[in-house]
Amino acid sequence: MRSTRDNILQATAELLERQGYFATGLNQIVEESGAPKGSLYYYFPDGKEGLIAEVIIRTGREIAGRIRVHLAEIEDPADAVQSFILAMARYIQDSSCRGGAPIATVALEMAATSDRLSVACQEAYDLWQGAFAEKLLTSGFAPERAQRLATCIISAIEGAIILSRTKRSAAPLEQIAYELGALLKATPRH
Amino acid sequence: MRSTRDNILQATAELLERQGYFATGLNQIVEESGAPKGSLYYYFPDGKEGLIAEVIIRTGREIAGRIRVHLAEIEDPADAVQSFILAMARYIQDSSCRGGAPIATVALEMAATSDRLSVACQEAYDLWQGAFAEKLLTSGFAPERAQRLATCIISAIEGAIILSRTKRSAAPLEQIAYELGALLKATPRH
DNA sequence: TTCATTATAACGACTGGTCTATATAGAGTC
DNA sequence: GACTCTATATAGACCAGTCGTTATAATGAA
Repeated sequence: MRSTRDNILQATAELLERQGYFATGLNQIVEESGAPKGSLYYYFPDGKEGLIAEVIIRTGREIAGRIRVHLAEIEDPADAVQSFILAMARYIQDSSCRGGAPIATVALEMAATSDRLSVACQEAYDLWQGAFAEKLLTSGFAPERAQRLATCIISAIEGAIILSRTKRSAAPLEQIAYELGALLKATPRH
Repeated sequence: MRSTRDNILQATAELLERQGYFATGLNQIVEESGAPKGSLYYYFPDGKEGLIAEVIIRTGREIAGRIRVHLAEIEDPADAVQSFILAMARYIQDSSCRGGAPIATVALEMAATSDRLSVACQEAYDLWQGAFAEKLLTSGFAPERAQRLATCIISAIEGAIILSRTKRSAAPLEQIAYELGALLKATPRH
């Protein structure tokens, strides 16, 4: 049995992924999690911002771990990246093209407004970039190139998720999977 | 002297680019535009959703035009794309890393909720993709490849803008400019 | 008793949206 | 020109409802 606190965190994470910061109300979180409303401010005395900051940080770290695991399973870096993005495409299709960007919406909504959330989103993106860069580094890419490519990969994924959700089709993700694979294969590693 | 209706549209466009759908209130639009509140529902009887749908459509078309103009100025497709993205990076830096994604935020917030806004965002992205694809086509890229690359370019740009706004630095955009240039130069066009 | 947790209700601020009254401007008629 | 008539546009008070937040009371186990 999960604790009340964990129930709140998980319900918030799910709502956040689909709706973003503003569309997700505390009442909805209470309702969805089944947690008593009184508990919300008991466990999260900083209110909505504190709760969501913690969700962002947790989600960011969890996904960074998933990226690392996935990339470690395939040796060739181009194949590994391509495979990860295609897995992502499947996940998005399974969510009826409504999920897949747990950080992006909040980042766009709040990065200029809340320092706390801005920092949380930043940490998430830095962790993801580090995971990709590390894989490229150990595959023989030069350090700056690995960093640049990691930025490019994350950017393309986040952008393609926006397109996929808007068009309600996983095609954009599949297309960038193909092209990023080509980019990693066709260009020299240094 | 701009008309009241145009004042409302422009103020909404500016607010939308920085804040997204939910954070932009009608009262704020009224205040920022200097227009009387009574005029808002006179010109936009469909309310907030209708007003913002029109802003999205207008903005999408205007930017599509800017893409076309910019790409037409440089013959080599890789150089043209790279130059456009670097111009974008400058624009974002000039906005203190707060602007640059007039569609993305709304797309993420509302694509699953409002069909009307979803369609509007879709049209914008399709126009942009068409502008890039056309340039690649006339440069000798095969049709499907041109489409795929156009998706990849737009995805990378939108994603890099998220990163740039979150990190408050234009570096991500500059990095993808470099890598997309490499992708277009290093791979065969068919 | 003690303490962590949950319940309840209310707060003030704000939201998008509606309403009615008023002002303005131009056309047509005398 | 002066007059009405009419559609367009402005003005802002007002509504019901929701938001995040808080204060306080009740509960229950150790």
